[in-house]
Amino acid sequence: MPRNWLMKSEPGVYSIHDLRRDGRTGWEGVRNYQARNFLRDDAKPGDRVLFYHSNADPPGVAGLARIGRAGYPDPTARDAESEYFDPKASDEDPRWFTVDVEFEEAFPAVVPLDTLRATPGLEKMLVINKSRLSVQPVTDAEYEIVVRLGRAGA
DNA sequence: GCCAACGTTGGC
DNA sequence: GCCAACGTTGGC
Repeated sequence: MPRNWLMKSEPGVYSIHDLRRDGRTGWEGVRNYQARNFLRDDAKPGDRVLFYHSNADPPGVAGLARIGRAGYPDPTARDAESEYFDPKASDEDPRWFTVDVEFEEAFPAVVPLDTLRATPGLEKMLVINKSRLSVQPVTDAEYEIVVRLGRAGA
């Protein structure tokens, strides 16, 4: 049974439209342990992803993606040229993990965070309460509600 | 640009 | 292991 995730990106850095162009991307640069654990241990190919635009106007869910490759060591952690370089990462202990994400669809309009907050059934979404977690699980019911809102252009 | 929330680091 | 200082996230 595929899981559902909400994954955040700043659209100025990497947006749903960049993912549509690229088709697939490595979700690099996650440097939070809780989010790292989800990527390393739980995200599997075929899992469904709500692509969330953070630090945006408005912030909200911009489209859909899926996990294309399960967790593997994040190469940027070992790359001294990368802004995500971590001197504590090593071959023996990669410390940080990434997944590959594939484009699914872009909504006609972003479903704003305000709308998520105001929609019955989404009260417990982590994005509303634990807003700083950049990779977070989403229930099937929540996922379906958000997809309906997104396809309706809400 | 501000700042609240919160995660991480490091001294003890 | 505690906790103060510090850094980052992300909404506004």
